[in-house]
Amino acid sequence: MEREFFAGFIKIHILYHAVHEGEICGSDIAREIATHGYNVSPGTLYPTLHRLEKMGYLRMTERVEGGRRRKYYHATPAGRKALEKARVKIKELVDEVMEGD
Amino acid sequence: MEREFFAGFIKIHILYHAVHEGEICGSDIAREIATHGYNVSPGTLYPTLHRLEKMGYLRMTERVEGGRRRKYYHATPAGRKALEKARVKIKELVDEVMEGD
DNA sequence: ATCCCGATATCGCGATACGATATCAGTATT
DNA sequence: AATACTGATATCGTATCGCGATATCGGGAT
Repeated sequence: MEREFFAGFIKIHILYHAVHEGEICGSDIAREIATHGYNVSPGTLYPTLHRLEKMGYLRMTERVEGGRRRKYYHATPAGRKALEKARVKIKELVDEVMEGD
Repeated sequence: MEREFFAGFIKIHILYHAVHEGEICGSDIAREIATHGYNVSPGTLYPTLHRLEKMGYLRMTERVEGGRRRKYYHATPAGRKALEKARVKIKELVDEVMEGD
């Protein structure tokens, strides 16, 4: 099975949402990404959240919202810094590859 | 060891160069990418070229240039189409994640 | 208690990244 | 024509990752 060209971009997407929305849970991200025409497998999403947390980029707080147990993630300072760094790098790449758009 | 956030973007980079430069060999790509502050491991580059060829996106022609045996890759129509599709997708993602740049 | 349901977690496996290492083929040197 | 040199390409080993499928978990309703 062939993997999407932009697989792995999900990490940045998640980081972005955690920084931008203040806090966000897995299903929120799944919904958000789905509205953009993608779909993230839970088998990708949740391990990625855990990884980002373990890296020290996200911190988790559990809470019950709308009758559901949810795990909200917010970005740490290290997470914000990592996002900035990633954005710079991506911009460089995009500026080259997207030439003419 | 932690993988780069934008690993896997290399495929698009390679496709882009194959389309844009007409034809390109592995070491050219390595050099090109290096000038942009990245470095691609040959253990990533060559298997990726082979994969793209197997996918039908690149075609290879062997030639001796400057006293060196080189394998030049050029994009097939399918390769061009794949690049376009990838660019659209990436643009969508970037427009969202890069908000405010 | 039991069922329902959405959120989260895990499993299994193929795909991928990538440093390290090897191979391969022209060229120059002898 | 054998050898050494050099840059290009290939492969190996291993950790990481993606992801569909499947399981679990917990709050609320019946």
